[in-house]
Amino acid sequence: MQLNDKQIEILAVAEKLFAEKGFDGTSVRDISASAEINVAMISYYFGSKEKLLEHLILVRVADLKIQLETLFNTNLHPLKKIEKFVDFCIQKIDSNRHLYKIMHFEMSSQKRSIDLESFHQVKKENLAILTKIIEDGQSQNVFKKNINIELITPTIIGTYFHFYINKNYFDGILNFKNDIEFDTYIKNELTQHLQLTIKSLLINEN
Amino acid sequence: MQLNDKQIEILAVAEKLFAEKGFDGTSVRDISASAEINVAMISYYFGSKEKLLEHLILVRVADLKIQLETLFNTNLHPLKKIEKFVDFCIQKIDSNRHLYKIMHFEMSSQKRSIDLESFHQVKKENLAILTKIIEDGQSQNVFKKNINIELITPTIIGTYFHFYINKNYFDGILNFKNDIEFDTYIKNELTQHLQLTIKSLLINEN
DNA sequence: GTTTAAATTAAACAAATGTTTAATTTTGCG
DNA sequence: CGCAAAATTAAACATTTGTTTAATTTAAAC
Repeated sequence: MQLNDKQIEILAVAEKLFAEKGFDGTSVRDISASAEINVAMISYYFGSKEKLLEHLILVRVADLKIQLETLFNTNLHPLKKIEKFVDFCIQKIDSNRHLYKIMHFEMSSQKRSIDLESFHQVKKENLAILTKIIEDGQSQNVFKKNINIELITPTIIGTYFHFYINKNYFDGILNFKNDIEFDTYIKNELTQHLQLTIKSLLINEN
Repeated sequence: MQLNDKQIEILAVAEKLFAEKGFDGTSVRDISASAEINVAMISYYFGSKEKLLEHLILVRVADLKIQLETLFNTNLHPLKKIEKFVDFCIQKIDSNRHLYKIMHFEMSSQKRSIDLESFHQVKKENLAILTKIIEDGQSQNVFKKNINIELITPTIIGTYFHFYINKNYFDGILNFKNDIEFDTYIKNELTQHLQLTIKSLLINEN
């Protein structure tokens, strides 16, 4: 799909507003005002508000395509690969906060039935690579057997997201003074916590 | 606050619809139709749609109050206490799915500013008890030092929630045939995965 | 410069929204 | 019963919603 500058701008504005106020909480006039265009342009370019959302998801998910293959093929120690995998997941979702938030809402909404196939596809590819890494580590006797691989990524993404969504609460108990401190905590402590958590799970026999 | 049967019914219906379609995606007429009452009754009893939401959260959060104190005071092994803590968290959130989903949306919405203080209070009480359990285990040399206690609960709740929100995706890759299988997986595999994850994190020196 | 298509606009549209009104019915109590 | 308060109703309300229209401006091609 070919998008001109105006269309790209509209998508960017819509993404921000949808993430902030939800799809139903955002009117086409909100979008047109923020993007400084006429309301009719939304229908003109995308057909409808709903199709605008579909376009947004389609475009953004296409950008999510992974450069993860290389990770499996390097000669790193399995534990190092896991560290990198966690780091990669958090970075990816962190730089696509808005999209993920929208998807989060829309996925669990029984109102619209947007096509999530391509999004699921990205997830499946990620899972396949993680599976390779873990099986590799198992055959080297670094990791234990009987690992529920499917639940690793939910733990990483879920922890990140729960932290992100509950920003207000954690601002309170961890005394963040501004958004930068919050972001820094994610980049350092949260990432480290998850790396440690997943590594512990993989190596610890009990 | 004293609620009569009609009010309770309205709250129940609203909770279900808000969770399914979001607050903005649910109209007062949707609610009145489902609850089989006149639209005006919502304003009559609660003042407005927004106040209805506030009432809902207030009432439900009051029910969340914890019976967790006993957990710390028993003579169980620290690891057993952790298992029970994880189990308790998942059960609690699982039986309050709808409320948590709504809170999730509302917390991260920049549209409304509902009072989340009581909700945060419940979280803080939970955190205090978990802290006791862990410090107890540390002084018994069962758990290692330097544990980021604040990120334990996010991992539990976040993993659960990410799994729950992505039901469609996991239905696909784990071949659930119906909702019961999905629920059973949460009760067994997911709970077990989280117990193992948290226990590994707490005991594993590296 | 003329022509044709694309982009942009203000206005209008019908439908849906949350809320209020004013009238009616139901309830509980003496 | 009689009466006052509470509950319930249908209708009306003013906005806001997403979308379309028809007219105008801009841009590109010949």
